[in-house]
Amino acid sequence: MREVAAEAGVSIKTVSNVVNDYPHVRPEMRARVEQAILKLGYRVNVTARNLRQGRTGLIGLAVSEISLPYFAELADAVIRAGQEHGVDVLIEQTAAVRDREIEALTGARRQMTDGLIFSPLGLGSDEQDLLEVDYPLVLLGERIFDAPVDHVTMSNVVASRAATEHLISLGRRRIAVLGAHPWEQMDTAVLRVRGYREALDAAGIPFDPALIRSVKLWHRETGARLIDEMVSEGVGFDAVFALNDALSIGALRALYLHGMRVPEDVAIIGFDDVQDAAYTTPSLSTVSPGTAEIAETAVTMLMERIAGNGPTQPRYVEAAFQVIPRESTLGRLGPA
Amino acid sequence: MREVAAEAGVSIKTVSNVVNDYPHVRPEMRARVEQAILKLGYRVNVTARNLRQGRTGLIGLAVSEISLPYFAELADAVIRAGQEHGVDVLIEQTAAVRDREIEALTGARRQMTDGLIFSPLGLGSDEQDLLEVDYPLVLLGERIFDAPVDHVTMSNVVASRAATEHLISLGRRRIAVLGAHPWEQMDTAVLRVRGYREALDAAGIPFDPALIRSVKLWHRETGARLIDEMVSEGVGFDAVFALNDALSIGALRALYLHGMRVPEDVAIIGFDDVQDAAYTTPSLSTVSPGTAEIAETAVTMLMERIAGNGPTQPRYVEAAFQVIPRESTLGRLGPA
DNA sequence: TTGAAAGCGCTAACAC
DNA sequence: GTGTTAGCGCTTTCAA
Repeated sequence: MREVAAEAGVSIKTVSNVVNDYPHVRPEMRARVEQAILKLGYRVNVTARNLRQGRTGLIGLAVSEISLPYFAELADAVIRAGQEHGVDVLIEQTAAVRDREIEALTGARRQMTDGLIFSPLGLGSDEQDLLEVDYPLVLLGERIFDAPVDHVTMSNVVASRAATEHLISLGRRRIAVLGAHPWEQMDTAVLRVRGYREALDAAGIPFDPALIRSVKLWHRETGARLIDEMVSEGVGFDAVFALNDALSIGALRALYLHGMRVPEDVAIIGFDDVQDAAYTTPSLSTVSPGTAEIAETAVTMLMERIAGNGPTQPRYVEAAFQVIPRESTLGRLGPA
Repeated sequence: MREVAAEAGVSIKTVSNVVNDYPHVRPEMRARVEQAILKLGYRVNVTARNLRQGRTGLIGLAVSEISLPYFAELADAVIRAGQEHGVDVLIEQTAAVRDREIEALTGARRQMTDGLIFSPLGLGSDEQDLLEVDYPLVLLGERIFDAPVDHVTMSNVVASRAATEHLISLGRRRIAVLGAHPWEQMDTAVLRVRGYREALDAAGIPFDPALIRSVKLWHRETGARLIDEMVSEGVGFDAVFALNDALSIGALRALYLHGMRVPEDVAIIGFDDVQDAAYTTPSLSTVSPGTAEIAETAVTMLMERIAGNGPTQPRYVEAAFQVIPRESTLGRLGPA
């Protein structure tokens, strides 16, 4: 910058002004400086600017695993939203393990970022004090904590009630749930099971605990395993509500291996509307949670907090959802 | 740091020495400083350190789209490998568009990172001069450029020859290829098609250009579209070699919609061994490209370049591959 | 083995 | 409108 100033015959401050688009610079000066910048191939040193401004231009995104399609798609959306706001995104993987989530919340990386978007899965709902951090934070998921933190989520109860109602409207009565967390007091799984029960109650369908299958991690393989268990236990069911699409993809595979036809014998609906859900055989009915909207909202909120002009009160936003019926509940839809 | 020095009654330099594990510090001093650090809750300011050292502790990873399962899994592996080396990973999406790849190569973000791992897809093989950059760079993919840059890839020709031979060994003769790039002089697609032709030639199977289906982007939907095209053109085929798994997942779906049985009527094999490939119906035969090995090698090479202790010559490494036969070529394998 | 002082490249405050 | 100066928090000479 000093060299540029010398080349242009102005002070270092003027160069800074030009680089930062400070309005009160004479066009002539500006032109001269820009010339010099071009000639010398000058580029501002971001690190120095950050040091001076106490900002890094980076925000963190902490999720369990980026290789899970839902989080990959979320990361994509967050990176795009960040771009709009002029920040880059540093992704951290927690594997949904409590200690690694705490590390994400308190570790050295928090110093490299101006704020964090965090999807907590391993933290207990009694550990809210961990969320009282001294940097801007936005949580993804239901307000399971009492901590005064911004939350962005979707209407889990209403959405899963709608998904269950879709199955009921098709005449299904024995609807299994995959991925429940009965050991949790409050989390996404709990809320989605609540929506399921509401739908059952409204339709006058008796609740059978044997149909509620629990597993902590919502992966393809655990979805398959839960189906295997039900089959070997001899639990009868004519529909499956998987609490996310990875579970439902695993379930689909297991049902096929057990010779059960989808949807003739068993209808199945998932949650998340990952891209793969449209390409399974049969294609997967699911709930679209408005991932892009969630990402944009979260980034916008975080940027407001970073700029220091958010409201005093923590905010709570629910993105719109949509039930997407496909072949796994409706049957063969014919050539695309 | 100044406060810590004051608290411990030592100079700021001693604090720095302690923080950086400089060996020649008297245990007594060290203890006193550590006490003060604990008491004051001090943490080094990474930005300041970076400014001083000219390092950022960040490496870039530029891929087309993180929401494509292969790149999501690659990113996962690179983040893990980076962790081993004490660096974080900044992911950039180029959408395989030339201008965005150039932006990734030359943009402002290159200033926030110490080096870049880059998977070029949009750049022409005649634009090697763009790769003559002044920072550490490792390319993912074949050495399609003459630029003196480290490359990490897999044995595309040999691997796709092996995949094709697998189909041939099953008695298939009319093997379609999905995702060719006939307009390219040299890229991954060209190499994989070369392996295909080698296998055909070795088996004495005539080459039919009508079976080579071209599409730039290897997505699920383009895979489906290519199958649709072949069917509507009346091109007969008894096997499909999709140049990646996304294409093969799309193809699988399209074949189903056209009422063609897999593998009875059409066997199909993909490339990448993404996690989903094991969960489709039927499960997808594919080629495992050693993604973890590629990621680790690339990060290690990059870190060597950053440290300035790599060889003068550019390196070229090929990861080991493995053909993974599943139901889409072998037929129903029975319950897991 | 430790301390003092300079300076990484930039922006903010203030003076001109 | 533009220049001067101080200093962000750290590491790195160099001297003690």
